[in-house]
Amino acid sequence: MARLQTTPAPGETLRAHCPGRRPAGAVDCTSCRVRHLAVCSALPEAEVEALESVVAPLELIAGSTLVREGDPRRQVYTVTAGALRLVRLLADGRRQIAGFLLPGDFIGLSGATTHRHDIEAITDSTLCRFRDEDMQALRADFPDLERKLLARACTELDAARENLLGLARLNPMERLAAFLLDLAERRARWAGDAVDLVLPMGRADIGDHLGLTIETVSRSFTRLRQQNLIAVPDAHTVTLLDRAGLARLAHGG
Amino acid sequence: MARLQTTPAPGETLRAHCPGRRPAGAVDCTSCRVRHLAVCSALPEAEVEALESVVAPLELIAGSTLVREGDPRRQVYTVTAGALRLVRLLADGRRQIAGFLLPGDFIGLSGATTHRHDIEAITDSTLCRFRDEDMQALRADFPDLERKLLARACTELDAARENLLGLARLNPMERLAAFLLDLAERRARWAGDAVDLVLPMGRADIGDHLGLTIETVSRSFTRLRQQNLIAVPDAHTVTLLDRAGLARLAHGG
DNA sequence: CGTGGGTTTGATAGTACTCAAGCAAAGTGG
DNA sequence: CCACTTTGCTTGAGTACTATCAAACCCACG
Repeated sequence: MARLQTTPAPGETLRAHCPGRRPAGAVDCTSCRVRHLAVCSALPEAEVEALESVVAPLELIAGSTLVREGDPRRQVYTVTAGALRLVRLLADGRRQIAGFLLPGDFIGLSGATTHRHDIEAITDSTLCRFRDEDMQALRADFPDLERKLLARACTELDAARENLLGLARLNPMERLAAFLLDLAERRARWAGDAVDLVLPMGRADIGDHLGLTIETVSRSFTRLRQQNLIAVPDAHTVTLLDRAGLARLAHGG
Repeated sequence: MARLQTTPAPGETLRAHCPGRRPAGAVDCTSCRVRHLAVCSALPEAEVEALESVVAPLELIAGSTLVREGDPRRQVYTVTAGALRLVRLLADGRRQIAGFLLPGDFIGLSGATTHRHDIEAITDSTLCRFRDEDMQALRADFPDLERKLLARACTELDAARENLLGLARLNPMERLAAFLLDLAERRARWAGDAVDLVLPMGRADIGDHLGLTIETVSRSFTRLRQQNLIAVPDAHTVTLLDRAGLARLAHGG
């Protein structure tokens, strides 16, 4: 239940993740972090300033738990660096990862007053924290923000339903192809397109996200590799060799 | 592609579905329909009146298609009677039903400008239609509405993620148990609790929703019946004999 | 050099899918 | 009104695929 938490070289970490966004002369990177949220939502300047006034930075070390299922939902967060997982457990221990949180993602978009998932840091991560009261006030002052949040929620909803299709009707290789393309697309939105895709999570996390065992995940990687759709220089790096081919798999063509 | 559409005895149909909500003396049931939306969102009277001024009723016969995947999203709807399905198809014909729309549900909550699913009427259904422009205007006038929509979107998101867990980690019998409990709960919210649960959809729809074949769905019904968790007086009616037992299954206990 | 976590590979078994047949209820036409 | 067809559900037998169990492997670390 302990909230493991550390504050390692905040400026350093973030500069790497906010290329070109760090305001000149800023001492720490708080402003940069808020801008992440702002840019992601395309908010006007006035709201960005209002948001900056209520933000609090937060650093998580790998493996630490941000919230547990059932915890009251008192804060909203945005991820600025690192990677987290949304975890649900069944009574008998079966695990499912509803999604991964990457830079630019929100935490706390939920109608419920309690969290429905454990949220755990996969790697060292940095977040922006907004107290719920502050958010309420801001949302009242800036109707635009409300609209952006709604749009974001709808995007998440579409993504979740897309995942439903995959879990219901794709075989393991197809699921993995869809997952890799999804990761690549989300990454490209923030860090630009790149040949190599970094997987912050291990095979167990991928398996629990795709509804497969680690063995099946591993075999699916192997088969994608054998078909020259991907290369796997190391277990946490994937090169997408044939995106069209992967997309064909992912869409059942 | 034709929009099958009919207008059968609107008052009759709706009266049955809006018990106690039909304003005395109303000629048709438009107002009743809007109140469905209003009640569902718990909006104040002023907004209900504003909504009523822009609503248009719509009747769909069983099997007709309301929207197709890719259609531009120009209207918002609420379901007041009947049942519809959200359908996605893979290139090779594999089908998935992302969800069922029952009275009180919204259609058109999406960030995208086009629909991501086919929406088809399972049974004869009645909807309220709001033009997107009218909704935009209303949302500007009534910030409350925006908030309600956000809350609704979040609820949908939670539900979709709940389904993810089921598809990823539950076996067929457990999935069916979870599905039946979900249907019962949604029904109870509008029509009150009842012993018998009516399934508007056929086995094929249930299978495509749960990621199973019709044969497996049928066998799962049989097994639930054999364990005295349910009774099945006819194929479209289920009696929940042991909700605790069903819940235990659905949550992996 | 040994240890341990995470990944890959191999052999086996169980579950859900596929194919096929049987059944009941509802619709159709003589 | 009764054969005939159609449609949707259920049941049965065999197969394929993924989970399970087990072992080897690899690299980082002490």
